[in-house]
Amino acid sequence: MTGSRADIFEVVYKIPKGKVATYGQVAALAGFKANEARQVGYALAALSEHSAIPWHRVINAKGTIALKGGPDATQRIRLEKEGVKFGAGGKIDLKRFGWTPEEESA
DNA sequence: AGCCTGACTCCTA
DNA sequence: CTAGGAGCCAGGC
Repeated sequence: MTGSRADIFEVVYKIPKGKVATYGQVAALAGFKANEARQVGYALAALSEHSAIPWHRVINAKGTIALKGGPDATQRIRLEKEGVKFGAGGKIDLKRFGWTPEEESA
């Protein structure tokens, strides 16, 4: 974790299916300090649609989808397909779907 | 080469 | 609940 975009992608790539992580969580794991989430958002925004990165598993600190794509947001659709449920207001229950790096920290 | 924009988060009022 | 400000990087024109 040198604190570069590449690290962000690796962390995101490690997020297991059916789970989600917040920008701040990913940023922290990637080795970021301040302005954490910003760079994560920019990095993901800059990656290609064909990327192997499960960027849709990355959401904001409020537990809601970051990208605004409307009711047909690709991010939300993909998450629902993976088993992630959205509550009222499109909020995800981080208590249930929040990714815990500890189980992957092996 | 420079300027503008954008998928965040936190704090305070 | 909403509104505003600070702090960072990369891509597109």
